[in-house]
Amino acid sequence: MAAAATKKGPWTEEEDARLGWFVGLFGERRWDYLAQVSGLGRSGKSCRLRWVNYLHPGLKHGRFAPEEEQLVIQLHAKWGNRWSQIARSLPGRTDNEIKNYWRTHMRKKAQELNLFSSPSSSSSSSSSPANVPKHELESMAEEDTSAAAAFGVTEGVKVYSMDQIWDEIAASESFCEEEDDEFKMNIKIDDDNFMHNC
DNA sequence: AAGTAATTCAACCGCGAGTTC
DNA sequence: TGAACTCGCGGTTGAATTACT
Repeated sequence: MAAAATKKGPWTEEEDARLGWFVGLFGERRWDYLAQVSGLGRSGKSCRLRWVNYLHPGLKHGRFAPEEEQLVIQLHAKWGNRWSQIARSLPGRTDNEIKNYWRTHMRKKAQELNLFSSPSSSSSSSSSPANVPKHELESMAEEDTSAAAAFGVTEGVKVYSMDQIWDEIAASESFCEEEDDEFKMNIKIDDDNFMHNC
């Protein structure tokens, strides 16, 4: 029994608009149901991801500010790859974004550190950085939580007021809080109306 | 200006935890 | 209480973009 194939790949503007519209109606839950009734042809998972990582109001896009970078370093040193947990401390940033950021920027920095640091000072016995394969360096970079210390960051350093952070989180979470389930179950959506309202 | 390599980032996948019935 | 369903997380991939030769 083949279910209708779910669409994959990049989202179009129309899909984004439609998703936003339906999330406004149903709230951020029941993604499978939302995916079905929206007629997007996407999986609920895909819809959720698109919303959370790209369409959610209040998301920041673009380069990380120095404060954000420092906070990521601090929190990664503290929590490791708990990206969602780290993301909660960075209003407007998603776990996916932070994860990507870490993999690119921090890996690069870690590589630089490995290259600049004296091989003899390393406790790893078998390889100097110059001889380490790229994938090895990457994993080293990923796991090297002590990199934070190398960047001159210590856990005690306060870069971003936590009050500020939580205030912003609270503000963004007040979005879309109230909705009427009965209404939602009975509502009949028609595409013309949707397009009109967009 | 063209070709190639490196980088970035959106999106997918698999799995485990939590929730509902 | 247990099965089914849903959600969220972390890891990974691949297309698009940018930088370099």
